[in-house]
Amino acid sequence: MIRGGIGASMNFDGKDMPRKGARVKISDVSDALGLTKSTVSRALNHYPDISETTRTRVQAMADKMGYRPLSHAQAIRTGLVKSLGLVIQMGDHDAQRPFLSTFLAGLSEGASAEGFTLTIATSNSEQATLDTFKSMIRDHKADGFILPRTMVDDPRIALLRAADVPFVLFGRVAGAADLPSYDIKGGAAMHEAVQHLAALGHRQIAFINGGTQYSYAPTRADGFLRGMRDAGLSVNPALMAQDAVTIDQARVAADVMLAAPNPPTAIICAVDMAALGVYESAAACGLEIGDDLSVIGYDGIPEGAHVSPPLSTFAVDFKHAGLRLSNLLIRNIRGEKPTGLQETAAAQFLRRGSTGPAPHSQTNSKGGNYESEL
Amino acid sequence: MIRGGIGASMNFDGKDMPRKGARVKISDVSDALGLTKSTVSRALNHYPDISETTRTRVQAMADKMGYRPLSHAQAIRTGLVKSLGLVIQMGDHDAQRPFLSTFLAGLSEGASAEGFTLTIATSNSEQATLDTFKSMIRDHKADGFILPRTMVDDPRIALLRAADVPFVLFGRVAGAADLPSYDIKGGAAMHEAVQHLAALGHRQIAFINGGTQYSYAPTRADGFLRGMRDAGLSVNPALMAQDAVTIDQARVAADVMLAAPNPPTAIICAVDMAALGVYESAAACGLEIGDDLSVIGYDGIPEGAHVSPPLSTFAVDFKHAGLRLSNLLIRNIRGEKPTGLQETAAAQFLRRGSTGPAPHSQTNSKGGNYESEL
DNA sequence: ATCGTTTCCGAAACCGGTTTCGGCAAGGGT
DNA sequence: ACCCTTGCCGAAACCGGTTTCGGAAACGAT
Repeated sequence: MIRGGIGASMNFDGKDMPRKGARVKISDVSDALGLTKSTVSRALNHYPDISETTRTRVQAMADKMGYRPLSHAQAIRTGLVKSLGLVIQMGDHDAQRPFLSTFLAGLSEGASAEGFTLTIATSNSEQATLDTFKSMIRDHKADGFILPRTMVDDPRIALLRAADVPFVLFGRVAGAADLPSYDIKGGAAMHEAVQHLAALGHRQIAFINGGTQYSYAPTRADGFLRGMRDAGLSVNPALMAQDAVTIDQARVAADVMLAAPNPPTAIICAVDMAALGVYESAAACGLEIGDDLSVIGYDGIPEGAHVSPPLSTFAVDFKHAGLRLSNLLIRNIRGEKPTGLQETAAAQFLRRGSTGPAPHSQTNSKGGNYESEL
Repeated sequence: MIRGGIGASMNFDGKDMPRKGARVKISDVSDALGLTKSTVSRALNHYPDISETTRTRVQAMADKMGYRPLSHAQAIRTGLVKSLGLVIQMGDHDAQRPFLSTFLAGLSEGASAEGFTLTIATSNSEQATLDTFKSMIRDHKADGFILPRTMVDDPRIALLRAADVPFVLFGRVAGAADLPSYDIKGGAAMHEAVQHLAALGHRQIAFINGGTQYSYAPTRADGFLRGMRDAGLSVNPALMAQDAVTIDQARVAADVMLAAPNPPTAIICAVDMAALGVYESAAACGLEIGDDLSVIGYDGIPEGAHVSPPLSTFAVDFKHAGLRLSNLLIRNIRGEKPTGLQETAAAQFLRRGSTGPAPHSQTNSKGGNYESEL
């Protein structure tokens, strides 16, 4: 049987504008080469039973003709749709709003680098989130999932584990050492925050934690406590609060602390939003931030740089987080063992105007070297 | 040939947890019914040559067995991947950062209501955006695209038009009356802003526009000018600025205006971020916002409610926008004519503390009825 | 020269659906 | 009673790839 070598092979030029109907399929490539499509397929997928000569010949022709396999066509056989899933749970306190775009940028970049795309969905409640996961798994809309904002005893983990579908955690969670994860060392950051304040002479240091349902809360609280211990400071239970993730929630907590008999000279917040709430409380009390009261936040939201005085905080690189998370997930999808798919990164301390020497006390103003262990 | 009616048909229960390998395919359904898969397929897809009795019988069995067609399996034949594409261009001035999550929520909701998913990608430059579109089109990653932040003479439109792929604009653009679109009536909002300020006695009203490359800029400028004309006020060219989309850019523009011989008593900004820049400029000049200087923004960013005084602005419902956009796009994908796929919605004026009576002038304090025509 | 091994590719089945085509049986008209 | 629709479903091709299987040719060893 003689196959015509001519045919749909006139105008090759890779950087042409995409035109509908002009799609070149694998049989076009095989016909142009006088091979069968099975050979072309195996050549392109680096099967060992294809000689190096024909492999390069096939590759060259495929490139020349601008052939690109249809991912959903291969998916039907391979079972891989080449897509990463992300379910964003909205509602609760604006969630990751300020970072979402850069986070997505990182995820998208990491995904497309490996030929994957990003499939996202949103939900309004925890139940809706789980339902969304179920339907996405059932319909195989993604080969794996990224789980942002991990919680202690996260129901998503149980669901995905039972379904036996790959996923990666953004944030470590206790008792899940065998899962791929990426995390920012928030505990070390809180530790560093205490060191910084202690070096400035502060002794009454308060801590306003974030949502206790999130896995980061115990980690950051632990970092704070370790920092206090290492600095030789005693922890006043009245100067510790929880579940403050909005401005209002933190303002209320700070109001109580600042009205206490032994008010703090510095407040560390687990999230920047809470720090902004402390600003409001301080203003109401007539306290000057950075002078009468030092404040440290965490997250690095843009607003922090615009308030007065600018907020000292720990910047988290969400772009990089997304990049690493998608990479870890893809490697997990490809079969790598979860061990070795766990990474951490440090938050970067940004010393700005909201931290200063403790009032009414001589500081050992040594500038200080603030290192973060762990 | 006798097909066993037993087999993979033991545990049907729809709300079970998804288990790998337990997928029920169309042949399972047809076997259970003693039909062929072609009949089942046509029954499920409402082909006219299937009797109503068997159609309901098939539907019932499919539901009972929890059958869900694999979208990428049907895609290979139908050419539809049941996915909406969104390319987010980052970089320039944080872009739609504050609204991204709610916008995505709307898109996702509208998409999933019709069985579609959302495939997103990000890019850093206009060229990268176009390249991303090309590759997504080439690989058919989506059946259509949503174009946020349309620009005057938008290169994405030419690209998508040439590729003959469905898309919908967020924001109208001149000379594209035959394209599906959704838009917020920003011109009417600016008009209403002028009316509001005029009613408060202001006569020197400035206008700080956003990025002139965006299609909203001429629209809003036009609304402002019409408002001034309708209010019988003359426009001072020195009190009009452009391309202010960040706090810093707007601060610079406001600095110039407030130092001019005939300074404005009110400033209307095309975007909230610019309004926040005006706040900074006013503070530097010692002007009290809402008293010495009135300010109106547009967008309804959350920060606007927290500044002092709270910013009067026009709130845009981005959730609803996403909802409508995905609906319009899906209908366009399904073949509806672009005419009839064009919607607009009004921005809602939020009168807050940043607007007050004009200083040094008797106001006709009639509270005013602020309607928006067009 | 003979007989296994490799090396390398073609043929065909397969993945999970959709769509075209053709034919059988029931219904309708004369 | 006969023919012609019409309704309804089965058979098979098809979509664009991947993967298994088998065999021909080249190679190597005896």
